[in-house]
Amino acid sequence: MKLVKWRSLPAGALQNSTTLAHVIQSYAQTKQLKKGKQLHAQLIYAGREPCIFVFNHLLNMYAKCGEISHACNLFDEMPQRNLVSWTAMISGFSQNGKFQEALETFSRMRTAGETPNQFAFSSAVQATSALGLLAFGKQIHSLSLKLGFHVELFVGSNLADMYSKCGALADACRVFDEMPLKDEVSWNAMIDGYAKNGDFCEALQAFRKMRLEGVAADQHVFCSVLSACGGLKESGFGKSLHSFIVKFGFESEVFVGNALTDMYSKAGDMESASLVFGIDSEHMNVVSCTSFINGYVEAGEIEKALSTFVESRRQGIKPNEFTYSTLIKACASEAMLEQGSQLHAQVIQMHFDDDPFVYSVLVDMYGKCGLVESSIRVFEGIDSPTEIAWNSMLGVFAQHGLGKEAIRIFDEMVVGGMKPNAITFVSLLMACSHAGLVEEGLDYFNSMKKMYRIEPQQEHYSCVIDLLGRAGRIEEAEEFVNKMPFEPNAFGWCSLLGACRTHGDKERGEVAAEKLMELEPDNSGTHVLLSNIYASAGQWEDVKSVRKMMRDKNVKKLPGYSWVDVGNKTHVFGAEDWSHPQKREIYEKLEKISNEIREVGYVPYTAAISCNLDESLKERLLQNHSERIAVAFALISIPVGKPIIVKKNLRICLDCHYAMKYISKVVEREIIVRDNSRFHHFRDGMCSCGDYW
DNA sequence: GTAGGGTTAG
Repeated sequence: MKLVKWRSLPAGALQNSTTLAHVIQSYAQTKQLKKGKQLHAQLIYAGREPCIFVFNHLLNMYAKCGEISHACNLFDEMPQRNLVSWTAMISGFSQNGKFQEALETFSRMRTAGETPNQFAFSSAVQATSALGLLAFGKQIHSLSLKLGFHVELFVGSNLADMYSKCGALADACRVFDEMPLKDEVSWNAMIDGYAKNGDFCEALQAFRKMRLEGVAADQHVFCSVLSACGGLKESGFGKSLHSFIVKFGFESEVFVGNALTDMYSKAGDMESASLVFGIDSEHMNVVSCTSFINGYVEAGEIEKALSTFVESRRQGIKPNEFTYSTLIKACASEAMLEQGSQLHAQVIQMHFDDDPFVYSVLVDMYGKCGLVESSIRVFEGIDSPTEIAWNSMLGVFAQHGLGKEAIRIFDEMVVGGMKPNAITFVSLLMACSHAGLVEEGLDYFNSMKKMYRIEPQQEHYSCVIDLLGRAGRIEEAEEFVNKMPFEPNAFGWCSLLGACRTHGDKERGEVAAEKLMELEPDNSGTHVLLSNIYASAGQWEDVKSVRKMMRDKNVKKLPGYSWVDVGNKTHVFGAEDWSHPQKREIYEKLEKISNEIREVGYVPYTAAISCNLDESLKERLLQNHSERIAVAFALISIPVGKPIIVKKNLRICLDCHYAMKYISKVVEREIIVRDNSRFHHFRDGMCSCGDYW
């Protein structure tokens, strides 16, 4: 298209529609809104009514320049409209993100008696796809089918894209197969569709077919294929693709570079990821940087993720919502309160706190760090929380055994018109289970299908087993297992086994243990639980045989350890672990507390040790459990007024739980212990779990 | 002689 400058317009050009149209079109293409407006004003000033052809160009110019409301006004004022005017409006709305309006215009056009052509169809399909309106998309599809436009290159590609974005891959395939002519865009609709729906192998397969049919890949295709490679978490094919990309000169394309970084990060190949741009590269941007950080997070290398973040900020890369949600998620998983709250402060400063992903993960992070109050505060500050945020809040209550609060938040959620999903019910049932709200839990389980049309899954059934088991209703739990439509998973059997251990049901415990050992032969927890059951029944011979089984299978008991954060540093303690530089002070504190709690009535619960040992030795072993050492260290290191939070990789032992209650009383501080199944808040001699866990 | 397509990260 020749670019015509306004100044060079020949005299009388305003009268000449063809020249005029060229000028307007060039303004549209180069997005020169100001000049377009000037020209429009000149036209009005000249007092000549433009013909429909020129009007259409003006519509298009305004739409392309983002002034969709101007286009709208003009469209309403036009003395007459034709198919092109309608189509320009539909695509204009679509391009400006106003998909609802685009579809309304499509309908109005039909009411006005215009028959859509391929242009109208492709814009309309785009809008349904953006809104995820599969049903409406199907209607448009059948209409295009009647008129024979469904096989047209653009319409077909858009339809395939619409179906795959809506997850209807079979329909996408059908449309795609009927197309007589396909280009790289059509192919990419399929490749990307497979990749986005998690069918990574099929995506790579489609890419191979495309190449076999002689269609050349462009940068979009490379991005989609790389995302499929990333999904496979394997960089072999991605690497060969990489050299292909370099050969065709696509490597310098920012999108492709980002996709490469992402692919390598997901495959855990952080070295190659860093080499795509080079960590010091000026081409490294916020997207590739976030992918990179996420790679470290996925690999569990949180320190490296954080230092990469700090380095990227130093280089002037401005983090966005994605960056923060990735980092905060990492802090949540590691319960790193200090770093997590620092990131929260930054999020507020940068006004990312209204992003749904960011606020949901903040709710989760504070919960996982033990600070329910902060979690609630974040949640209550959200304008209209998404389903994910509601689920996060519910999950926090569940982890902390706050059953009543969980039920309250669930009620609020439903009353507010939010639709609970399968995850909502997992949290709700867990909350009921941890709070001993058995009848409520059973009612909710039964309501899932009846009231909310959610088919209970494996995990929901497991929650019910847990619910009944914890409450000591082991017979009912067993009945429930027998009536289930499938065999319980490991979590289900483990719940039953745990319940049998707590309530001393040896026979059922053995059955559960047997099932568990089939499912997870290497799980040391199963063996330990079974051995504990025998120990509490005094069957030391059976304890020995379990131990022997573990030796034979080379199953190692997972060593228990506890950790405490002081400032930015994490201090880890094992049982009987005196390797800490401050061991003297810790030991003295521990002795002092032990004496104090005995004075106020603590008697060691030696039955918590399932070895046949001398009583005084058992007492000594209990006192030196990792959680006690960690608490002693926290008491001498964390200033009064700051919460004491101890994290533990196994479940807190019965005696430690008992002792913590006394400790919280004598030191007059709240102690929070996160074990591997929930939080315990010890305050003034009581635990938030009400001894029910 | 106007109007139409797909990309990277939670």
